[in-house]
Amino acid sequence: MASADRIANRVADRVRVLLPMPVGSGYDYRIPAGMAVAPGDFVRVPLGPRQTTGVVWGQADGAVPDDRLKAIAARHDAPPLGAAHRRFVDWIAAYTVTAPGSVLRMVMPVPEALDPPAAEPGYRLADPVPSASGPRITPQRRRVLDALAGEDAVAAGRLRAQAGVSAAVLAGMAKAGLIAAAPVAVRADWPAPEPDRPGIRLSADQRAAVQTLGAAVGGGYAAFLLDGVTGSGKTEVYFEAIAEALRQGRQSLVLLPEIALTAQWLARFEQRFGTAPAPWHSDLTRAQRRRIWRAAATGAARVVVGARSALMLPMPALGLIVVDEEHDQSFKQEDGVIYHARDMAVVRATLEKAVAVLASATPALESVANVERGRYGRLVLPERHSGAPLPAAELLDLRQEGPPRGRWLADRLVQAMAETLAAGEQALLYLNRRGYAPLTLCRSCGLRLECPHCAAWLVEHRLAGRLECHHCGYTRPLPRQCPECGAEDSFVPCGPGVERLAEEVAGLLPDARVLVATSDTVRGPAAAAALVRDVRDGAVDLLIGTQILAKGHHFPKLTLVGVVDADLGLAGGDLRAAERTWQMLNQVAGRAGRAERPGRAILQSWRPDQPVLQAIAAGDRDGFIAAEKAARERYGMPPYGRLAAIVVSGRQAGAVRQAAAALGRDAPAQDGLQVLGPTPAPLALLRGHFRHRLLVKAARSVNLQDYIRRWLSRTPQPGGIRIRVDIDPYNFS
DNA sequence: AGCACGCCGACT
DNA sequence: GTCGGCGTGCTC
Repeated sequence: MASADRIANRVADRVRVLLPMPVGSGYDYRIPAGMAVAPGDFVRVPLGPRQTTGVVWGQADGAVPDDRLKAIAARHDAPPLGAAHRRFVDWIAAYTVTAPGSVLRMVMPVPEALDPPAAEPGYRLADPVPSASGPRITPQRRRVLDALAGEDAVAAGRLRAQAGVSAAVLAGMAKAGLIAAAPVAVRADWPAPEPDRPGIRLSADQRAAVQTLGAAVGGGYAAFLLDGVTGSGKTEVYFEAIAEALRQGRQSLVLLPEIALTAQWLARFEQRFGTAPAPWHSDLTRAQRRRIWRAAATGAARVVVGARSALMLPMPALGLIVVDEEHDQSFKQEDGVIYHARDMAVVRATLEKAVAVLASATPALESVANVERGRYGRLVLPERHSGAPLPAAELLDLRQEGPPRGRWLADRLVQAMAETLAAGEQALLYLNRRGYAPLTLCRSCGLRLECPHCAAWLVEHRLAGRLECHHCGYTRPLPRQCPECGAEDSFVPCGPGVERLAEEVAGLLPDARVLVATSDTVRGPAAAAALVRDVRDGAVDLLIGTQILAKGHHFPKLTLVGVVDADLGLAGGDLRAAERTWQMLNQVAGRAGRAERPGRAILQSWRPDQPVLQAIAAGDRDGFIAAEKAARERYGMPPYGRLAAIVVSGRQAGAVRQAAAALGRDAPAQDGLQVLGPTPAPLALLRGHFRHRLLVKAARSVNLQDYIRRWLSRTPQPGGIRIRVDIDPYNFS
């Protein structure tokens, strides 16, 4: 009996701790006497010569002998990671074929947040109060004493602002014994959005959707596709779901594709709920990150809005996850742990017994398929709530009415632009190409200027006065002399970029006030907000821009959208090319005419007969989806089949090719699954690393991850070679 | 991920 | 002769 107890204790006094790094599934640690730990606790543990923070994950593994076991150093004063979130971490790791520790690292990106914020310096009234004959009470000193009256202690910064005095006054008063230094605990709360402020009037369709969602919130797991054209009022609908979650005391998480461009979204949220939600995005300072992570993890932040990484935030009372613009590519994380935030959001909702809402005007085919399989409910908002019709899309055949060589805007488009501007309205030219020209070549020998580290052309950026690689960031000045043939000033730009369009427009419409909007010219939320303001105030007549203009903004006076090259997205062997083009064109066209003015969209194309463009011109959304689904089904492509990419990379071209070939030969045979390749990856050289790719294509019934784990574990990995698994790849370029 | 150990170029 | 480059390897 006694010995059995001892054995039980021996097992019980060690635990498994998951560490935020790619080392297997964690290590065992000894629980020191007097310390109580439970699964989910954040603990400080020794690791080699240093210490790190991990999370108690559960039962010890037991494989490591006692004498090698180290003891947990300390427990952090942070809310433990809940069981659902721990399962979420393990689920993503298994699904993406990565180490759970790599996933955990995304969950705890700010280690400082695991300790309560330090107290900040402050003051309280002195005790005892000096006698009336004591220090002189100047007006400044009086204001300080008034500000402190009835308070325990006030932070120095707030006290200075409140009393309108300098730090010197406070120091003098402390010295005179009028007040005393007293640290103030940093407040851990977050202003609570109010669900029951008067909302705006909803349409009948919106009310129906709100009712379905409201009934689902709090009733366990459910997922919905909220499907409505641009301007149909999806945001108002999910705002009401958030209101319901708030009433039930549960947290909500909203994922947006580009948090940098969401000033308008935040304004609408504040208007509805009286206060801003907690934001989570890459532009936060470290201190903000720390505060917001903790507010999410303690449950203090009731609503969090963020980019895809916000999905990893611990939220103990999560009741609702919204993925807005769910079709957006930016939800697919391409580096580190490769995951799709939209898909993982639904997984998280399942584990948390929460409601997931995926909203889009142009849903991903994956989501459409999930509706058809009965996995998601479908909520439809068929009309533009504002009553404005979607703009008519006109196809402009560049073969018939294209501009002369060296120009990119056809007469009909230019004419439409001139008319629009003359009417005091605004126009947008969309071209998803930054810089002046995508290709620069030597007139005398034909040399194309390429990146030395990537298999890609250098893009001329004339404003910045240099050439840039858009894949690795390499830059160089435009050479005067051709490095190949020695010719002087022989380089010519080929093809258009947004800068070149601006030049063309300046010649055609010299009076137009033009703004070029790309990630080069619009950096960060402040610049984005300024851009939105300038356009709304009418300080700009013509916007020329890339992707960043396609996201949801209301520009009431914008009535013309010109798509300079509607074929761009259709090039290449990307399985989602047509879908992406459809989504992008719909979104860009949806910018026009959102207020009382009707809009017009002109799509320039060399192949206007393509089904995607025909469907857009005809406004035949269902026709497009049906055609695209049929094609994917026929070839067993996602969402009707599974796909994974295995990317083999390294510095030496030969070694990479050999390793990829060996991997291909080693692929175990399995029914319903085929391994394609290896082939040089689309960008065969990226940042100085050569890349070869294998594609695994399987039926939906096959457990793709199991297969890949088996395969990779039986193939020895040579040195200098990196193998990455991309489940459900999106990037084929 | 860190941080060690470990073999080849320019300097106190 | 050392200082230091970052390539492989280990951390309960």
